Amino acid sequence: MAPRSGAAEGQDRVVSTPEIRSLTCCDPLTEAPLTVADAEELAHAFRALADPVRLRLLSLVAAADEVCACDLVGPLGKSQPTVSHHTKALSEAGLLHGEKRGRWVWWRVVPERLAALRGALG
Amino acid sequence: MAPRSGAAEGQDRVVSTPEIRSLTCCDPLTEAPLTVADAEELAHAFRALADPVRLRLLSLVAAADEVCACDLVGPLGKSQPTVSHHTKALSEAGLLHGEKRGRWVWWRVVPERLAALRGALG
DNA sequence: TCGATAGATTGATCACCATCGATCAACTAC
DNA sequence: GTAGTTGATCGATGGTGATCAATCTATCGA
Repeated sequence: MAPRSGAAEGQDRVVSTPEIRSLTCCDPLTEAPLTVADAEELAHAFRALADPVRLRLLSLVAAADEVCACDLVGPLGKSQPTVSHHTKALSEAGLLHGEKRGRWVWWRVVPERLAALRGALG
Repeated sequence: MAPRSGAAEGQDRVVSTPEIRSLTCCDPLTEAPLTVADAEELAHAFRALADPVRLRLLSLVAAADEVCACDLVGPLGKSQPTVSHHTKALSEAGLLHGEKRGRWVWWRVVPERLAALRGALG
């Protein structure tokens, strides 16, 4: 099932959305009232964290540093299309970053994005 | 519109849900894979932050330390039932704490809860 | 007691999203 | 080439939530 990590058979290719939004968004919401634009940007990010399956997916990837997508379906207990749907959501929120190597996609967390959300909480 | 803060005409009464869940939940998701229960608990909290109106409401209260509910309808540009719906959601998530004094309800943020969510993000 | 106000609740509506089966595109191995 | 595998996409479905008008309860002033 799980190929070895780090193997690069083909040319590497980034598959996560480049994300137009800035990685670090918004001053701490405890300091000054958020603008409507900042609130929508932040809400989009937190919506990605508002699902238990996505939170477990994120922690699985974070704990293992790098995880093949093929190794997520089993532990999460969800169908392959559902897992693909969630990786896409986390990637579009800037929280995950995927790289396709040969047949497999490898996922990593984006620690700067997590830090930015921590910062927005105060 | 806005009565003075701190005035205590009647007997104070807590209106926010006592919250059965613990205020501080879950180890950092970057350290070990979340359990299903912890993931659901965390997702519930982040769902409360996944709405731009609630984020602006939260930052309005945080910036002013204490805010009368009657002073939220105007700045948020939403109807009174909608604002009440959002304060209830934030209160049930443990992020806001309300106190009824006479005719008015005064809202405060719960900084420990914000800190707990920061901690869960790493 | 009566009228006015603050805020919660109800009911209805509309939009979004989590989920999965089926399918498609890309890649590997034979 | 063909067959098998990986992962994304499509279409359908069921559930959840954001919103507001109407209503209800509690409180205050006259």
